[in-house]
Amino acid sequence: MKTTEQQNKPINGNDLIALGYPENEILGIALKINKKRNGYTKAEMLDKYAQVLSSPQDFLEDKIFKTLAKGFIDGIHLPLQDENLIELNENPNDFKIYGAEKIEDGALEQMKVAMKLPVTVAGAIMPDAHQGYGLPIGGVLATKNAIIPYGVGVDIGCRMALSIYDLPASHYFEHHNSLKETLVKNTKFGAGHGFHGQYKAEHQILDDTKFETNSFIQNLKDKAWSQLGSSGGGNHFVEFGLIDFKEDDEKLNIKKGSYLALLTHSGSRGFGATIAGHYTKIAKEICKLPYKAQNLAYLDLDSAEGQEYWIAMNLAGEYASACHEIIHQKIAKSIGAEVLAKVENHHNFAWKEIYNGEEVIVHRKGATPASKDIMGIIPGSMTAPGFLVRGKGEENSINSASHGAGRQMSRTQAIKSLSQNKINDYLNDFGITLIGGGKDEAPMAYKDIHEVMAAQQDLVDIVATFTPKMVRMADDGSRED
DNA sequence: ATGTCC
Repeated sequence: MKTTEQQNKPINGNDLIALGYPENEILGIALKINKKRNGYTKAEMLDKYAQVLSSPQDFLEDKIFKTLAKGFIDGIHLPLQDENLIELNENPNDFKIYGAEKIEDGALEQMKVAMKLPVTVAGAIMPDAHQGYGLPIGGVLATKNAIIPYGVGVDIGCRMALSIYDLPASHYFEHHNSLKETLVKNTKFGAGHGFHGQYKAEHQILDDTKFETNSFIQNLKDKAWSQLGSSGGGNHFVEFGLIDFKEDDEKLNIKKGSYLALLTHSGSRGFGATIAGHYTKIAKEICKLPYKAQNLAYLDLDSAEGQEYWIAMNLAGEYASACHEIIHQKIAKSIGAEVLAKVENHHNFAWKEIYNGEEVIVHRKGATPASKDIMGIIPGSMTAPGFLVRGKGEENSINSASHGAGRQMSRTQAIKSLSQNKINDYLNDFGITLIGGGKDEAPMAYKDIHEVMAAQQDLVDIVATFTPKMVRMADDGSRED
């Protein structure tokens, strides 16, 4: 007797390949269909898939399988016959791997595919890397005059921002409750959420002429305005913590000691996500790559579409920065603190940089810029320290470092295997106050940040240590209002 | 990451 769980088990690409399905876009179409299974068990579905494969003509009128059947009949050989298909190089260029033993195979495989693109100049993978769409998260890729929307990522301009206050660590313990109120009052979390009416933020980004680039971008402005100053969901947070300088830092003009600080992690919200989706779609139409590389579709930077994406990406980056600025301004005002120093860095973006003496486009998808003396923030987890770092300018990493600890447990794995009580006890042991936050963001779901930092000693110097104390994230129920 | 498929 089958349990419901067994019947509902998902079908993955390997199941279909085992049936004899080809490794091209047919696989994608077939998997999409599986999402609306209409009560069929896994076994029944696999049987159907086998029938469609052997006689697609019988399924052209089938409600569920007609798109797949049609795909087989008039599409199956298309990608191979397409005269515009761009060939990958046979052997991938070498790329530097940091922290290899902790990086999942899938991420390395994705990096190898990226290294075969004809536009690729160099690549590197950071010790917190894991699989993503196209380029892995933690992947760094330098290209020649080409921009890959999925090499930047969905959350364009996602970044860290740190404000160090003129307040001693003791302030946190003395004002715990009012800090909590400040955090709740001045932040907004949850997918789709933003500010309305009198609560909408004002910022000069709204006057940016890049919003007038084309009607597609123009149409995104209203929602961008409403989400200005919000944080979103997933691993995004706004947190108070204590930052510890073991010695004076002259460049930041901070004296040795421990200070209250605010650390934020978020990106360009729906605005950037919509831009990423739109230009990935355009790139895929223009740049026909073999199946395995399709999410690495790129735009020539000199083409109209490439220019538009570049402008939109930069606008999304500035928008993400504005979101952080608003949060930091509101909170500094609310607690009446003076800001001694501010550090900010994006980790999902592309830049024009010089590599080996030539101008290249450096994509950092979940990687911290780490050029010589450039400051960045690498967060650990709620219960593990994050680090204020200064780049060493290591060319092998294409002047980059990790953007965090990286996951050791997938979201679904964390939700399944961790109990809320256990997470609460763990947070208590570390003296962490958490507002919101789902099980998938539990600290145990992340790798050991110390191991990650050890793997990138050649890439960054640690300037100060940040210990989170009070964390706000989207809560589990954030999808409802 | 994103109201998770226009």
